[in-house]
Amino acid sequence: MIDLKYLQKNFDEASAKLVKKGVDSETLERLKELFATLKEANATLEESKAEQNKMSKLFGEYMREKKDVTELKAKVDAKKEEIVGLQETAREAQQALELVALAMPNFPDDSVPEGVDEEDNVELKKVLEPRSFEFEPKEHWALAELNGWIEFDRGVKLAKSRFAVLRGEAARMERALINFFLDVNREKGFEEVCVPFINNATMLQGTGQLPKFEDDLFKIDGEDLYLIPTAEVPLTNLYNDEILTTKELPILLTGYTPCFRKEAGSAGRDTRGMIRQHQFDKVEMVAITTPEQSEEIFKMMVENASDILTRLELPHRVVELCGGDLGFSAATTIDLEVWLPGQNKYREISSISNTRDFQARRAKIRYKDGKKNVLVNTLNGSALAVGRTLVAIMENYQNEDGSIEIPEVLKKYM
RNA sequence: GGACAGUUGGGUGAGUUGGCUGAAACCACAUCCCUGCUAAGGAUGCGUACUCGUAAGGGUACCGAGAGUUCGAAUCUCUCACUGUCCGCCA
Repeated sequence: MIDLKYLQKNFDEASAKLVKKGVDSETLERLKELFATLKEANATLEESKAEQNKMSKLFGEYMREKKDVTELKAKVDAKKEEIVGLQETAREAQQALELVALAMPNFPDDSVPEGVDEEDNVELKKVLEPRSFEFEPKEHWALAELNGWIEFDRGVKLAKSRFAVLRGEAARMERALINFFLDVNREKGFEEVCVPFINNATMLQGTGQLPKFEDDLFKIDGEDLYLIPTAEVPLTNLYNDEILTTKELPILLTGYTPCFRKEAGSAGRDTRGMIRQHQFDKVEMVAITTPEQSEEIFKMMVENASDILTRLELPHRVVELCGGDLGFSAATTIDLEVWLPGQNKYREISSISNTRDFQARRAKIRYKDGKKNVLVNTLNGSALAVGRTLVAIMENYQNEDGSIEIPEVLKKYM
């Protein structure tokens, strides 16, 4: 959630930022008004309650002194009636505000480039030269078929479209990648964590998936529970509604989880192959930091993800997202895109974001700085998406006959 | 899933004939004092959120969540959640 007080005090500045992210200024104007309305409603309500409380205290005294209370009771009854009305007004104002406020995306950092979609993203650098092939490199689904690695049809049979089955070497490589990623992350100082793959609505709201993106989530029927769309949700919310100490920060976490996404709105995109599935494996990094630490940790996380790709000898590039392509919770995001020779293009394999205090405000994660409680900064990033890494290995390590070499660093894991 | 018990501040834990308890006490923590040795003693402070105020200091809400009874509820009633124990089931 954005800082509404900031919005109120520096409206022009704040709205300029959100316009960069594609929010129209009318909605912002409305948000500002709703916030002001709520404040006023609460002020009058609290005043009345203060009076009521005072009278009730007096009531106790009267009783003890055995004085007559009929007159006082009449007064306090009248006040009570007034309060019921004020309460209703305040509650409505609260609900109206939340409806808009929780759907408002994070402010982008000032450094974020202007732009409307991925076309406007800025390439920061390329790492490793793509290998040149003496033959026409195949796409991963063709290789999958040749090697018997992936069964798309049986995945569909077991569940529905966009589910797949990995067999034999592919299944082993999937597991090897998970272990490799976790080991590297651990080397870099991230604590390995194993978390529930199902989280409740409060947690999903904490990291920003709810209420706005409910359609993207698999919900458990009849329960207040959802399959997680990313380990970012359980890892970040580990500290939901907690007050940490300065000493504990930064907290660096890594965890493997499957991720479940409905991929609503991406009908027709990447329907072929394993790029966009309803279920995929991912190893995630999450950092909980002070505002001062977050910049440096962010860089470290980007470098770590890039380093993993380099160790796998996978060519990739580092891209800074423009305002329009930025996710809901992110203040700034850097994507890592891996080279896919079969598709002849770079495809996203990791996305690393600093949400600043946006998630912290929703999830109520704070730390004690002296006497004050300060919102933490939360960061998250993939290191890496496992299925897409498998795809990248298939395409980059393919031979002319369709066989696939095992990357050097993975050999000890297989 | 069934039966019973419980759910209080960072922790332990008082408080159940409704008002004087936003909450004793102890621990932890912070600052200061004392002390000269890796320890002890003393003083003070110390829940969260919102809100008014330059500040000092006020106000409102919160004792698992929600609803109710009442002038007034941590204390009474109801619903739900969670924890514990016993039973059932199970990797």
